[in-house]
Amino acid sequence: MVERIGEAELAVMEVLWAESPLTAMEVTERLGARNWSDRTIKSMLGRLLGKGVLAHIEDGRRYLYRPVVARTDYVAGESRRFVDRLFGGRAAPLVAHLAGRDELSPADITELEALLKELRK
Amino acid sequence: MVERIGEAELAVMEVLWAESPLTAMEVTERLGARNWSDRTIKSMLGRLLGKGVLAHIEDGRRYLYRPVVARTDYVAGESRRFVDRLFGGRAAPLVAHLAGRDELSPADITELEALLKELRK
DNA sequence: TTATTCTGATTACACATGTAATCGGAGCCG
DNA sequence: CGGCTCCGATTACATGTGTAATCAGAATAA
Repeated sequence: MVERIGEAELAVMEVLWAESPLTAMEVTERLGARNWSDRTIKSMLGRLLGKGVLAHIEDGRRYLYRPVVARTDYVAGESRRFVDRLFGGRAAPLVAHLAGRDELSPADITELEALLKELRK
Repeated sequence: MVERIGEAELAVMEVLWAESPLTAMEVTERLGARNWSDRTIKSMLGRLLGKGVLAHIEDGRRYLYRPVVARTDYVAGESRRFVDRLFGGRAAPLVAHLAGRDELSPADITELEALLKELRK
């Protein structure tokens, strides 16, 4: 079970999932839109290290950070948790719900049909 | 936008979504499996009132609590948030993900196919 | 009427998280 | 050599949440 990751922490992980390894400063740059202090980013990198979802390697007198947990695995865990929490653990009701709320475009529907056909093989 | 609801708070809401209005004691009884103190339940009822997701009416010297927010609406909000957070706001990748992780049983697949066929009409 | 009980309101406290500031050591600047 | 700077480590502080305990007023029981 992958540790929980907060919203802000997730933003940091997304940066590193997109590109790694990076230094703390590089992560800060890539999060420029957030306008977070570099101290803030450093704190989060530290916590994420503590949670074991990041690792760092020395590079001279600074560190390079990289994800230890794959995004896919994290997403899988969160999806499971989410479906358990609100849909009794079953994915079908979730899709039914999204469908019922017009959250699926015709293109989505076509895509899902193709996907399901593939799965049924 | 419906207020956020914590895990424990959600358990209380589920009770009231299933049956309402109820007194604090009745909610506590229905959550017996959790072994929470009645004080704890009371605290959560108070917070949920503060968040505006519950309402109460007087019944003699106690209150009867009932949901103000429909479960469907809450679930819709959380689903949207979830899909935005991890799947770029699109439902199809979520289903693809669940499918790819063997989270869908053959029965689920059949059910979804029927559902999609219905939607396409 | 006084003590007990029930209920809601207020307060408490720990942990996670967002958001930083401060401390301390390693190099760099002059 | 003596500050100044750059970085990670440590510490800080507010808010939200889980999980209660305490307080105060109303009803009830003795």
